Formats: sequence, structure tokens, C-alpha cells
Amino acid sequence: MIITLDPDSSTPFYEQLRNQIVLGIATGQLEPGEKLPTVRQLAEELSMNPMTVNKAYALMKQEGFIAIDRRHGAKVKPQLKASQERKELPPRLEQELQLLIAEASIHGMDREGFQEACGRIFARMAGGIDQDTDSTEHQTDG
Amino acid sequence: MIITLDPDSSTPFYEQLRNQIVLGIATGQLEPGEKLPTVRQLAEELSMNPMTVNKAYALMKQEGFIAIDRRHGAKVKPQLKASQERKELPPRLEQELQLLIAEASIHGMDREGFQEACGRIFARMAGGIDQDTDSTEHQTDG
Amino acid sequence: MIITLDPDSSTPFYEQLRNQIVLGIATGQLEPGEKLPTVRQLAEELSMNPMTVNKAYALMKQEGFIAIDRRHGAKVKPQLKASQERKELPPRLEQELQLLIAEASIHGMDREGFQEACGRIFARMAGGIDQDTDSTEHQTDG
Amino acid sequence: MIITLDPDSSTPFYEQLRNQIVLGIATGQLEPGEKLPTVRQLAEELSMNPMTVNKAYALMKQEGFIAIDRRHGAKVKPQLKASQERKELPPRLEQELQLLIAEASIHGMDREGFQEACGRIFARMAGGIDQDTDSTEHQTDG
DNA sequence: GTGGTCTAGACCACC
DNA sequence: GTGGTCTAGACCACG
Repeated sequence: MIITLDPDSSTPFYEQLRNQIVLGIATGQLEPGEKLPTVRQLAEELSMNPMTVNKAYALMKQEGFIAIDRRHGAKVKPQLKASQERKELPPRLEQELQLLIAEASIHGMDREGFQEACGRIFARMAGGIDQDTDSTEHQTDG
Repeated sequence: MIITLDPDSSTPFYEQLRNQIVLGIATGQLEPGEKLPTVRQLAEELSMNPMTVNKAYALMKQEGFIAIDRRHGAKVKPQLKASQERKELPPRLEQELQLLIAEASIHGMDREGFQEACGRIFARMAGGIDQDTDSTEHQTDG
Repeated sequence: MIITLDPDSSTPFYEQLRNQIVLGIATGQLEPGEKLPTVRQLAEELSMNPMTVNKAYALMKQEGFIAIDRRHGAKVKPQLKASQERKELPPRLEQELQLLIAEASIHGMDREGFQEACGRIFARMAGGIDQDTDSTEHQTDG
Repeated sequence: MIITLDPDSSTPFYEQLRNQIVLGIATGQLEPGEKLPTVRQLAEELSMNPMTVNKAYALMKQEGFIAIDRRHGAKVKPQLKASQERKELPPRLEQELQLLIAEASIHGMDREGFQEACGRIFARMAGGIDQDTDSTEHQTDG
């Protein structure tokens, strides 16, 4: 799995890293139970500070995406998808989605168009591809 | 329109403010052309520094959501919704949506469930209500 | 001659007004010696404060574009174009042009392209038209 | 690179600063990728408030002239000139140029003379010199 | 040590 | 009275 960091982005490195790993999990590039590189390996590979990688890992652990074992390093949580059957968004995501929909709607997009866009993204995700998906942070604004 | 700020959130004040006003515009609580409070008024009302309100206003101006008039202060841009007919998300939103969908999908939500959730949010938005919408800043993550 | 003011522009009204009149003089829509509306007339016509119109007139008088006669009101200076034969830019314009060229060059435009653009604008100007020339301030950036 | 601020100018400090840096980029005094002083350094050097320098940097970042890196401060955007081949001015510059040409033409300058002046400025710029270029802020008009 | 954010208080241009 | 600009000084997130 390829990870690229944009130093010009306003999004901090640890968050860029976390975002891309989460994306990797969702697309299936990283499978449940799969081992992640060690903090030092990944830090070396990306030429970044181990502390920063560590922060990303700690964040994902706290969010429940990965499990950290002192002996075997970090791995994607095995029972991720199956864990919950409820069709409800966590409040944080619900809120983010609401804001996102607000902006989209102001930009003239209606419900159907938005749901279509969601459908497209889900489709891309299911494939587990990286064709259009250089989903780093490009908003060099903040 | 009620605005509440969460000092414990990692989201800076000016951004919290911006988010809530954008939400207000999308829900119709703030109509196109409607006057916003002056920088000083809002600053006083929220017990914050005028510079911070100023920053939020400047941001929304730059984003095209509001117009600032030297004489009468700021107002919601009149021709917002009608402007574009294209059914495409701006790249920044597309990318954010992708990440959001990734997280939702990891939490076990499938395409249908997600689109339903979007539908519900759109419905709430169209009404311009605040029944279920305590969509303030809850992410006390900072 | 049509004058339009953009209240959302960062350019102050008096300057927008001055710019459009200067443009009118250059394009020949306003001829040397031609009488301008009185401050009050123009203020009424544009629904703006007479003080603001007055400021624009005073500025143009100070710049040498118009002459103000207490009895007959303001008029475009008669001997404008003929006055100087020298092919030199006033320092203020030279400096502004330099900055403008700097930005254009950074955006990838070379000397030829820039001179072409100048040629086109001169051509438009000579015609004395208002086809493409709604040269108000549109940069609602503040 | 020497930067001088004119406190008597009507142009705000942050804009004077931005203008001179943009000029420096165009003339080659500041090369693509080159590091800019930190906000604090430059503020100290110019005896001004860091916030003001910050504002200038933020503006140039938003305009795409520089990139800001959390670790090493700001640097001139690397791929500036090569980006676009089109020979078109951005509308804002086109409009400014039109007004500038209007004023020049009123001062008796014709198309040829103006294009010559542009040529001279381009030449000076390409050299990356500061022989005749005391093109600081002279407009003590505020 | 870097930029980002926030506060407090002041002055000015515009209208 | 409005927003725009500037200063001084402080704290925090990031790396």
C-alpha cells in the first residue's frame, strides 16, 4: 500500500497518515488481522519522525481501527466489519456528514445527486483500487 | 439562530462559527440576502474577540457564502443555490466524503444504510428545523 | 454612460466611481470638455452619498482628469491627450505595471503574450465600446 | 533580498510586503523552492508585528505563490512558472491592466509606447536586477 | 522552534 | 457605526 504525505497541506502528518490507513482498511487493501509495519519501519520509509507515526497509531487504536500488541506490533482489528449490524452513524460522523451535505447543498447539489455520488464512492471502495484514489489531503489552504 | 461554541473542541472558534453559519444557510434558517450580525455584535453576544468573528466572516466571504458590505455589514450571498446546475461535488468535498464513507463502512454501514442516512439529513435540512438538530460541536477531542 | 457599483467589492465606492469615469474618458465615451453630472445628480442617480461622489470628483481633479468650476460644475479637462508627447509612464503607473507584469509572468505569461493582451485592450478602448467592458470591481475578496 | 516598508503609504503593510515578495519571485531574486524567512525572523527584521507578516504569508499561500510547511517555514512554490502554457491573463489582472492602460492613454501614451514600456519591464525582470529597480512603495497617497 | 489561534485594545478609512 | 489594519503578548499543536 502506497502512502504519500503532502507537507504543504494544513492537515497534520499524523492525521494524513491515519486517513490513508483508514482508507486502506475500508478499501480492503489492508485486511482485518493484517499486520502493519512497525512504527520505526514506517517512519523510516516515509522519512518522518517516529513520534508522528506513533501518534497516528495511537489515534487509530483509540478509535478502534487497529490493535497494538507489544510483542507483535500493530495489526488491523480482526472483527471490524462484523462487529455491529446497526445501521446508524456514530454521532461524530453524522455531524460531519451533516456539514458536508450542507455545503454540497449550498453548492446546488440535491439529494439524488448526492446519493449518486455516495454510490459511486462506495463502488470504488468495494473494488479496493487506487485508480482515482490518491486521497491525500490536497487542500493547501489552512 | 442560536450559536453555541465549545471551548473544549479542537476545532478553532472561527471554524466552529463558520460551520454553524454554513449550516444555518443550508437549513434555511438564514435566507439568501439576509443580514448577519455585525462583527462586534456577534463578538459581544458570544463573548469572544471581534478579530475571531472577523476571521470567520472573512473565511466565508472567501468561500463565497457571504458578502461583506462596508455600509451594512455582512449578508448571506443572494444567488447561492441557483448558481450551478451541475451534479458534481467540489473535489475537496468529494475527498472528505470518501474518508467519511470509509469510516462509516468500517463501522459496518453499507451503501444503502449510508444513503438512507443522507436522505434523512437532507429531509431535516429542507425543513429548516431544529428538532433533532443539536448539531453543535460535540467533538471534544482536542 | 452607464455606471454600476458593486457593494460587495473591497474597492471603496469613490474609487469604483473614479475608475469608471477614467475608463469612460479613455474610451472616448466622455469627451474632453464634456460636462459631468453635478455631484447631487450623480449621487441621486446612483443612490449614494453626495459626499462619496464629491470625494471621487476631488480625487480626479487632483489627478488632473477633470476641472471643477463652481459655476458650471465639473467637466473633463479639455487638453488632456495632447498635453504630453513624451512616451514615459508616470512613476506610479510604472510601478503598478511592474507588479502586474510580475504576477502575469508568474502565471506563465511571457512578454509577447502580455503585449498582445495590451494590444487587445488598446483596440477595445479605441472603439469606445462597452461590449466586454463591464469593468467594475468584481474581486469580492476584501 | 531587500524589503522596505513605507509607513506613509495607503497600502497596508501586509500588502506592501506581499507585493515585494511577489516581485522578488518574478525577478528571480527568490527562486522556486527557496526558503523564505520565518514569520518571526522577518517580523523582527522589519520591526513589525508577526501577525502582520503572518497575514502576508497567508495571503500569498492562498494565492498559490508560496507553500507553508509546518516544519521548515515557508518556501516559494516550486512548480510556479511551468504550470500553465495558456496565454491568457486572469480576469482580475486583465481588469487592472485595462484601468492602467486607460490612465496611461489619458496621459498621452499610445499603444506602441505602452508596449515598449512593458518590454522594458520584462527585460529588467528577466535579468533579475536591482539597478533601476527601486520599485518600492512610492505612492504616499494615503 | 515553527506556524496557528486567540485576546485586548487601538487607530483609520469608508459611508 | 461599519469593517480593515496593526500592535503586543500569550498559549497551543505540530514535528
